[in-house]
Amino acid sequence: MFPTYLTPKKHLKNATIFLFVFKKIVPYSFNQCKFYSNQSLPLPTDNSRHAKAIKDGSVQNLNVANHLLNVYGRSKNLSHALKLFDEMSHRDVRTWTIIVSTFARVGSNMIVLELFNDMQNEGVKPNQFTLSSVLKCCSSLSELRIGKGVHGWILRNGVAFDVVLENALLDFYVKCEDFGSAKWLFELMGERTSVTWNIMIGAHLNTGDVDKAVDLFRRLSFKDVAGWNTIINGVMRNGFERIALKLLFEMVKGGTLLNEVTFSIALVLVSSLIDLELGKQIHGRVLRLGIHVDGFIRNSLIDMYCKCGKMELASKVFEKMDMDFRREENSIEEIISRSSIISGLILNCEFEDAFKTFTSMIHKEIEVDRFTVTGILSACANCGVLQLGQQVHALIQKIGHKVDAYLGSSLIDMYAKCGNLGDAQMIFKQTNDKNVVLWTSMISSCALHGQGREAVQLFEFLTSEGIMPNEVTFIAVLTACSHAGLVEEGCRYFRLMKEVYGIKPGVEHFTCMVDLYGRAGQLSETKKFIDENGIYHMSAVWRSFLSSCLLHRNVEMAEWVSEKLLRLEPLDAGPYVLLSNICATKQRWEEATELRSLMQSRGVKKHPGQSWIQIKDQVHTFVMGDRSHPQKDEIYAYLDKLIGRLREIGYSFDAKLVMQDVEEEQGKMLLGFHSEKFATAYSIISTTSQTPIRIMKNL
DNA sequence: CTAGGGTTAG
Repeated sequence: MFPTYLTPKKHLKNATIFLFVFKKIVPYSFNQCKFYSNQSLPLPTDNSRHAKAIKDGSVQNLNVANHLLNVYGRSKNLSHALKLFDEMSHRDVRTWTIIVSTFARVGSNMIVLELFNDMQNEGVKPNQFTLSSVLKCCSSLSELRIGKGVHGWILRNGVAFDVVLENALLDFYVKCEDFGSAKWLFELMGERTSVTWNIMIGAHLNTGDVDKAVDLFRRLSFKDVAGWNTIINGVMRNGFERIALKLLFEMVKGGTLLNEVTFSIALVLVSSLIDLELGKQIHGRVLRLGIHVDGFIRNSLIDMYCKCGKMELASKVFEKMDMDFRREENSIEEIISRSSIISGLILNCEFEDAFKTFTSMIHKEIEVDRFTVTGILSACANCGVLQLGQQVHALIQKIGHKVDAYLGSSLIDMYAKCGNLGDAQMIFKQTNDKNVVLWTSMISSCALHGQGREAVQLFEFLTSEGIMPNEVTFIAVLTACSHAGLVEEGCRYFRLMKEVYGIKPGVEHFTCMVDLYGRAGQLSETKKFIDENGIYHMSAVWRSFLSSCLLHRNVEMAEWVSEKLLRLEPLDAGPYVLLSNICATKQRWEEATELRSLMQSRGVKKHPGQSWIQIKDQVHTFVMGDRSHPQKDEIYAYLDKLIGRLREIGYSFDAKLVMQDVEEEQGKMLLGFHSEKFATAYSIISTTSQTPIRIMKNL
């Protein structure tokens, strides 16, 4: 259906009209977005110890400097640590170990590898600590080659192997999924600690072998906190939340002391179970233990409240943190927490607040990282605010964020949903590491714009690149087929999904198929499909069927489908209104009235259709039969003229089967006053003829 | 060894 293109009129020459559907209306007024400028951080003049050491010259002493470096490193004060490190005239192994572990701690893996190189160039021989840190970086980056190089280097240089280093190496092989080397190393190890076993359990959990992991864990004679944490976290990540919860209770009962990692995992568990009461209990425990000062814990708390839909509680935790961290504005903890708050707002559909928080971050010159930006772009996509989305895109380029698969996908989605398929395609071409999600975003975008052939072609490219399509990819390609009338292709992909990729079709896939047949007008085929697949209980399927019946003006079928839907979804307004309209046109007044009173007694409410447009920095929202706009007279006058012209060239209104509340509309001219038409008319009279018109709507 | 925030979906 989209984009809808209206025949060009004299007035509309060169302008295109788009209609897009969005999740939520956002009457958002745009502030002028001031961009973040890369200002350098203030010098550490406030750190008295450092200042004193510079003053009395003791900073030249290696021990003093190393100590200071360690303090900066542990407080994650990267800029100061790096500055001190650069200024040091002498550096020893400890210096390098501190700086390497500082960057390893915050996950700046590339910097760690660079430092490792520099260290060797300066002729300093790495010790076990440095090597362990470097190996950890290799596993985070999945850099099997570099890690193997480090392993070779260790062997060549005769660095003594101890359990700690061996464990680090084992973990590296496990994380890089080189299970052959991992097994070989494990068997060679002379000493195995609980850490060794925990790594092996983690390996099973990461490959999805939950049974094996739990079995191995049960047989451990000594279960330490990390072991418990590993198993609980891993079982949860594999989707067995309830078992994870059981294990957590078992851990508490068994008397193992919980650490901050346990609490963090427990809070994530609560978020995925959406168990607010348990979350509050854990919060209480956290406060009693005094570990609420931990950045990880706080953020897990914020995130837990967001996921449970309690934004006020999340903000409370955040504000408390804001007070404590006021002295370190750009601390990693603060950035992460802000990002969590923003994604929480987006999750709870509070887009306007999300935008406000985001702009306030920019005004305060607080660093916005990739996570925040990704969330904001997704919000822009969801409510169709192209201008803000474009500014965010510019911001990304200004800060110099690498466009990874996450960012790329959200940019593509944003541009496509805001009507710029071309820009979406450009982002797709420019993104280097394309994963399934990125491909799927592009396919969905084509589908949204009715470009069925392109979507199919993209799908073929994707499989030829050796990427495994997932269930969402199939939803995208099936939608594309149904919107473009590619019935045969759609059926082929549906079979391909089941037979070649072994994906069990879900409600969405069935709905796509019903839509595919239905839109193409093959209504009896649709019925057959529903029968064959035994999907009578899926209301989404019937809803799609119903709209196809209306599209092809099949009143009998529409009536039959409506009754089915009515039974499945007694709270859905659509079938009531439709059925009563059908009854009314057939003069079956009693039935029509009955349906209306049934609807009222069940408290079924119809969502009002709304459309909105953005002109300059104003959002104009319209509802059906709207008379509240300050320029209503001009809008009505122009609309009359436009509709008159449309009639002249043969356009007729079909009022029979449109879902409308007749009572509400009594006395109004029915179809001339859809909210989209107001938006269109207003757009035409208030912009030049070259300006594209983008209309957002909620239904 | 174990913990936190991000993308696609009629």
